[in-house]
Amino acid sequence: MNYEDSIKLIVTSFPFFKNLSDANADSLLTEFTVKDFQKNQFIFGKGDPATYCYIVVSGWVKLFNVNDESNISSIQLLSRGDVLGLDAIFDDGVYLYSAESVNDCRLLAVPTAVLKENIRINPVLAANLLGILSHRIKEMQIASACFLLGDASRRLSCLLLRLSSWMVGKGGTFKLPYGKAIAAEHLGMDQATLSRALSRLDALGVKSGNGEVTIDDFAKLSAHSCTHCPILEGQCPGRRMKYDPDAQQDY
Amino acid sequence: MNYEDSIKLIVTSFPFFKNLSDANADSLLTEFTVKDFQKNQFIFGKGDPATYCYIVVSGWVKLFNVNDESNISSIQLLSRGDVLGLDAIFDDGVYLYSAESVNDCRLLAVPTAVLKENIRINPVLAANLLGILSHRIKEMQIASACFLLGDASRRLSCLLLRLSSWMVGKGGTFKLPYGKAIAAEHLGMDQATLSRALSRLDALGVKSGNGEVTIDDFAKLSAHSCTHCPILEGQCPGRRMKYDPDAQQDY
DNA sequence: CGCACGTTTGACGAAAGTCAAAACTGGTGG
DNA sequence: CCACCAGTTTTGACTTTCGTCAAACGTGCG
Repeated sequence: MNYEDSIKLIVTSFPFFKNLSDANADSLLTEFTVKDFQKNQFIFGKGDPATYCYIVVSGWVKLFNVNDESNISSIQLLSRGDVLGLDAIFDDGVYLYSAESVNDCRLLAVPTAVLKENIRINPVLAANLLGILSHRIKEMQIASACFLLGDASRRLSCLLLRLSSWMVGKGGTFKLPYGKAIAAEHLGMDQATLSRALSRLDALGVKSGNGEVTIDDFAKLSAHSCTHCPILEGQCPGRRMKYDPDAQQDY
Repeated sequence: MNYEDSIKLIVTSFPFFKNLSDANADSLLTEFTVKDFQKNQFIFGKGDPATYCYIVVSGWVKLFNVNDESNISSIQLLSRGDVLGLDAIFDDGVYLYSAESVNDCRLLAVPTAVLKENIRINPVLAANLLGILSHRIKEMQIASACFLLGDASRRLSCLLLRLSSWMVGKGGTFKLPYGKAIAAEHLGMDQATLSRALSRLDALGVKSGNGEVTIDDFAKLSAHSCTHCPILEGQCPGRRMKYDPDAQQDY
């Protein structure tokens, strides 16, 4: 299998290509190009003309904004399958935020002109993009709910649960995909505050070290934060509360 | 002019109907129904099946979420031309938040089944919905930037500037479209905190009373909050800073 | 007049930001 | 193998802000 085919195999499983015919996917892919970035590399800047949007194939990308005092506010952290710059293609056609690689990562560059043209003639693609934007809105609602969770340890707990949402079983250890400084920035809190919050979570069975985090009991941690979260059950991947009202609750 | 025509005249200027042919708009409108709500009336609840989405014709609607401890977190306050429940029509088809009227208001109920069918066959409508969702994402980015503005007086200042974005001239007086309790909820702060923040803004030429707010100098207030905001210039309607670098800055 | 509602004020404590120093990490080269 | 370095993380002392509770104030209305 050649390089192009292996890329195709990966990306066609993304929401972007959902329900597209093979011929459609192929003809789109000929217009897209693969771009590799190293750690902490500039991808695009706020205000630049949005000639491309990107689909993350691997690695992590940070979307952020900078104000007059060069304070950074994090918009989103993206990984495999996520799309960046899609919202910029409407109206003005400039990026509303800056993007930078967090790790070494690989992106698929999609020319916005091609995209705009294809929306017109391909209702399946248009439906996919609607789905992607609506999913993005849900994520933002989750993020803003996380912001309002009260104290820092709850916000951190919420992030850890979402980062480990792919894990099965009672508990486990996983690697933080980015440094604590970026995590703190993403949670809108000081790095020192995050550090203190993390040590407070020790009492709830959360240990950390070496860029890894161990959670003894997802459900227990979930009870700490998700109880205070207003997001509808089943809508947040991080939530790990027991649903069964007859079940024994040990805590 | 009859009742239906007057409704049509209003709503066809909304983004939802942008670029639609007259015939298209007419055929859609026959499927939509006008619903009137009184103050503080229930519109739909989180988790309900999303059979309709709504377009606000007049008045204000509050989208919100409630957690286990019945704390309310505000998602959005909508007015004329805004669409609610649109993001619910993808995936599961349940509302992800609850909706309630803030004032007496009039909504246009759009059956989601009709909408889904028309997206398929009408690329102009699909493009309009993409634009609406992308606009919603921008608003959420502004809202979250507002949250991170530091202290409460800046957050309040940001809200006041956005509420008065339609006003021209150096300053002016406008009516708050909702009570201060709802404004505080929307800003994610305590009502008492809002009250104190408002009195601190007195020093910047902001007076309030009788549900009205007077801002002496939009640019001065803007300098207080927007300087710390990372949103791209021209993307936030509330921002009223002077752009001209040669201009005299009095403050 | 008194009642309900929305708003303001005061006193207090808890939480988080700030600044700065100390501790830890991994990688490099002697 | 160890010393050194830069980058990251933790800790400590201090200040500010905000939430909380509760009481007082004001306004409109029956």
